Amino acid sequence: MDDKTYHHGDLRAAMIEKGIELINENGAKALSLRKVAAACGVSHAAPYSHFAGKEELFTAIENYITNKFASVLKESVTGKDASPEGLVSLGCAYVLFFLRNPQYFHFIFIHSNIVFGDGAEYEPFDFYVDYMKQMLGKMDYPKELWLKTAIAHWAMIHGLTSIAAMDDDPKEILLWEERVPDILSNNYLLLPMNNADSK
Amino acid sequence: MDDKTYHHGDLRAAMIEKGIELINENGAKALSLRKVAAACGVSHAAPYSHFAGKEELFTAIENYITNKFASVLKESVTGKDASPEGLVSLGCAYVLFFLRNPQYFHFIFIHSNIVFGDGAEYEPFDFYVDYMKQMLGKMDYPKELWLKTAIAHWAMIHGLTSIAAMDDDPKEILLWEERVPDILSNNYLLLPMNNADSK
DNA sequence: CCTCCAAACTTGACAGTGTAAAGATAGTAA
DNA sequence: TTACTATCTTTACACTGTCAAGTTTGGAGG
Repeated sequence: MDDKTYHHGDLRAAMIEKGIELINENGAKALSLRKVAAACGVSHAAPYSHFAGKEELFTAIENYITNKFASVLKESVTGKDASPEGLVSLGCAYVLFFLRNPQYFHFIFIHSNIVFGDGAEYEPFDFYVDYMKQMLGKMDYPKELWLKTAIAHWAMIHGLTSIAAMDDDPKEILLWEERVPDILSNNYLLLPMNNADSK
Repeated sequence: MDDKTYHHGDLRAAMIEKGIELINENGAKALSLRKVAAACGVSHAAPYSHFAGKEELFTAIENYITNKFASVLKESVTGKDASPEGLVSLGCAYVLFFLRNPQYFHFIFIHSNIVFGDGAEYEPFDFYVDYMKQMLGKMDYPKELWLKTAIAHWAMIHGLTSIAAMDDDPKEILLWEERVPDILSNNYLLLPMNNADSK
């Protein structure tokens, strides 16, 4: 905070915060360890007391953003019981978060080594799939299809996010803000279908 | 090919080919202009006679891969009329291409500035959406829902690809090779539903 | 209070990167 | 042969991540 020479105080936290600032200002691609260090008013090798290297700093930033993201997702369905309407809220929150912070999307899903799927622990993915399973459980939907359905649905959300987040034209952003809820609330894709009699 | 000193012959093509080789060997992240130049047996500044800079070289590599990808997609539905079965083939081809070449996925969808959506021209996206519109046209599906349905479906495919391509565990790859056709052939998500009476 | 240590930070160096400028080479057209 | 021009080399610079060695400083133990 103040201008002590040595012993910044909490350089680790400062690096993460300044890192996020720089991502918002100059984009995810232009981020470098040295720039973050400079933004913290510290020499280029100082971060090595707190991070093993660039990768570890970036992972820390990644976790920071992911936590924000996860809390936004949770907020979007607090109070609501697991329901199709809740799922629309959840899906919209997912897409809109990255639509409004495309730098974060690039940074997380491009830099990162995140592995989705069964074994891996990626909170937003797990939260989404859990919520959907919960919803499907309330309907009499064949249990053996829960996971597949949830994965397919999450994939759609994530794919929409990919398209939306790559557009940085402000007009297109507005278009997506309309289109996403529209698509998600169309029950022919959102809900498990009554003719799901296959298998 | 041979070891002429000056005048490589076709350095531009060689850079693209060697670039792809290096991506396959060392991953998309480790690719650099200088390494490609070295792999071509040429000085590090030689490429500047053929490319304005790194970005232009990478874009050329990107286009090369995208063309391969597009032709794989086309092959997967040649001879077949636009149909749900054809759509399964197309979707599987989409996911499996990147599942087996995850480096390409990282390189294209991470490095690139591709913009999907209406205005942009990204051949695989357009091809996919066109095919789906064609299919929906054969069924008596409300025309005003074509685009939305196609986008939603493509998003699912692309999202599945994202998950699948991030997994480099060989066991997981086999799992996805089973799971993808399974998910895609489940008509509750793949086909437009008969209770699509919304709007 | 003093001492001293370990954590935090700086400085300097190195290899690697992209890029630009200036010079060398060689194929080609006159 | 001569001259031109595209192609390639050489050299240089700024920037990157990382390491090693030195410097500062807060705080614990005497």
